[in-house]
Amino acid sequence: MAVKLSEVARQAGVSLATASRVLNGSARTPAADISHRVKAAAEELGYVANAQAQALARSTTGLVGLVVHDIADPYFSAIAHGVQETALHYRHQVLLAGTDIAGGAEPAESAELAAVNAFISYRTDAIILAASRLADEDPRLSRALGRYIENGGRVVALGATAIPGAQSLSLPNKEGAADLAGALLKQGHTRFAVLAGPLERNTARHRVEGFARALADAGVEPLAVVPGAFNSQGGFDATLECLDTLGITAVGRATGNHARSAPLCILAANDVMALGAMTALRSRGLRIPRDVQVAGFDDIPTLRDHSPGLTTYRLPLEHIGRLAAELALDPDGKHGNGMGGEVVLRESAGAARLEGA
Amino acid sequence: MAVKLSEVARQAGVSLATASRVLNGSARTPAADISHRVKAAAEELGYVANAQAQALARSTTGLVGLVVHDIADPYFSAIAHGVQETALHYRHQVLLAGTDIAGGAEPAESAELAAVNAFISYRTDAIILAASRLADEDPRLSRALGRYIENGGRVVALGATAIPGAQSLSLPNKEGAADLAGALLKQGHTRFAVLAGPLERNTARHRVEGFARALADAGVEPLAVVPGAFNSQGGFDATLECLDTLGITAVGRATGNHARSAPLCILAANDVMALGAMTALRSRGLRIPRDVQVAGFDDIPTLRDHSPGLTTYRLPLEHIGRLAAELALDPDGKHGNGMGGEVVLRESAGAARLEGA
DNA sequence: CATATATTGGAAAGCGCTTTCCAAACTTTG
DNA sequence: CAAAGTTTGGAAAGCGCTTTCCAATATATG
Repeated sequence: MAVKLSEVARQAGVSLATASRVLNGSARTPAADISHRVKAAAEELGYVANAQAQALARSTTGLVGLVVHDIADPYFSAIAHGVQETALHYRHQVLLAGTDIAGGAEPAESAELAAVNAFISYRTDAIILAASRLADEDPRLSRALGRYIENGGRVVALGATAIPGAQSLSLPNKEGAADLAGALLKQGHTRFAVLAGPLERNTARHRVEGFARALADAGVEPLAVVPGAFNSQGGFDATLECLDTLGITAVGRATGNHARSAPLCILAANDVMALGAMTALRSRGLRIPRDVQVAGFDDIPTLRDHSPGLTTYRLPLEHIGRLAAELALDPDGKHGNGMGGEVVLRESAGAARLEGA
Repeated sequence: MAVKLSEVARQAGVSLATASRVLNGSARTPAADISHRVKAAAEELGYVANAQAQALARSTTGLVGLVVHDIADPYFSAIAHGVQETALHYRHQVLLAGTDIAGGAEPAESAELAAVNAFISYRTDAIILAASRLADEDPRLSRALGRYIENGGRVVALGATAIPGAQSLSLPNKEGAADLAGALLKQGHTRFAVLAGPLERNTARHRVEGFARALADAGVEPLAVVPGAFNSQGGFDATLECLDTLGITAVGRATGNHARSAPLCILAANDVMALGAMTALRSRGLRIPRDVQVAGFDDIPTLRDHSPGLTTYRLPLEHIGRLAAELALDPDGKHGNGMGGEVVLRESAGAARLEGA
């Protein structure tokens, strides 16, 4: 239906080969006058190359697949933004899939497997796995990706992965969490609760391990470790559970026993959960940071407009996205595959040195 | 490189045609035993259909293009989430492009035109334009999309569009803004400032028009209308400018002339700007809603965890994404193309009835 | 000026599928 | 049981490009 190269060639009075060489970047460049004629014909007819046909002929698609967990989560959308940027730079289009959406082809398939299979079917030049890896990879996923890699596909995972042949961009989840907890300890905190998120996901587990290690090193035991969903609601729910378990209430605060203990410090496995936690605290009439303190992880860009500012560990998310895409798209690029971060103390926790309990 | 259908066919001892019929949904279904043999062979070899080749042969790609402004903006990521959901339901993959990223093929091309051309090149079955339309459409865009539509492509734009042949999902920007301003007037507000955003974008302009109309109907004139960028920083900057122009300072408040006028109410063209505005107010030591009030537009999901709660006009963003995708992907679907919203009063503005100035 | 060497445009063979015909093998029916 | 109808599998023609050869022409060399 659309105008095709053969029509352009006919209109310009040249062969298909020549037209192709003029319009779609070949090593050989036809003479100037011919070239001009072809371009004019293409312009006049409104020719747009069929990327599918080109993909078939060139056996490279110019596509890169990105699988996130939830594109509406600022963590993933920041990464996606970075991926897009670099993809554009390498003249690639990005195919997006979210694993939080049900309904793969076969019901037994996990959403991630379905997404990866779709990408493989489209023969994307590379696949970026931004959704957190599981403690146990689905063997079907590994097999599918293994074959994909053998066939020349490139796979980049965020965080260490057991998928054979995949590159991984390591994130300082454990170290960052330890640093963050360490910084808080240094500010005098001793009473911690951890909103652990989904422990089957490496991201959550590593962060929790980092928190735990730093606390253990200081001889501190967390008062509670509550697993939950990796989103705002998860943080909210886990926080309420936590408050109930520990018997923390605003009334208790209001009736103010002056010798009361130092405020609880909630360590959330990510910022989104931390924000949910703050909402839960407010719903119970608890003040932040006075009554309870909160820290997150990631430093998602939207934190900028939250008050009180959330103490967190900064990951350069957009840059991570760019780097992942570079790793995926630049076959012989020289780039480290490590990533630095830093503790960011804001008002929500550890901003002021705590007085002794 | 990857295993292809012909290999599966050979392994199963059948023809290409039969293998194709078994594996890739055809009207004709080969006999059970043959079918079983083919499936076994495919499974054993790890066959994954080449979607590019299928696209070429079937002349339909199973792709839908989504162009947003900034995928990291909660407004767009919420819409993208909805689009993805419906796309998956229709067994389509989504190709994502963001117009906030520079670097199209030709420098003269706008990012949106570049994205659309890329989608057309990939022969996506449909294109969803989520980024706000401009007051004046780029004629090259209209031409390209017009041709695309003639060739059987479907185009859905969010908000009215001048692109011939495109469907549009109309959003209650003007009405919603008028309703919101009306609700605020009803609460006793009289002193308004408008953070207008980029007036060349219909979304911003329509909302500002809605605000203006409601105010005019009540005989109120806004104290300031400040254009700016459609993001947090834009809201921040515009707010500071506004405060300086109107001479509003925390000191003025602190020195408390009791007969001072009612608090200024800032109407932002969207929530993200409103959040930036609140940050700006805080940076000047102004309290919300006591000293200055703020209202936004959209009710982005992340508002959930902001405090004070932002008064806004709710647009069902995710649903809008789903509907847009449905419009794009369901050729003979029966669905309205209008969208309702509602005023949501929270603490940031109009929550309590203002006392007379 | 004849021969060797670049340069250039075109014919045709794929890239991996789908789908239209066809012919062969079965079923039905009078 | 023959004639007509119905399934079923396969051969082959595309889908719209790229790219390898080739042949033809233009340029450089002794």
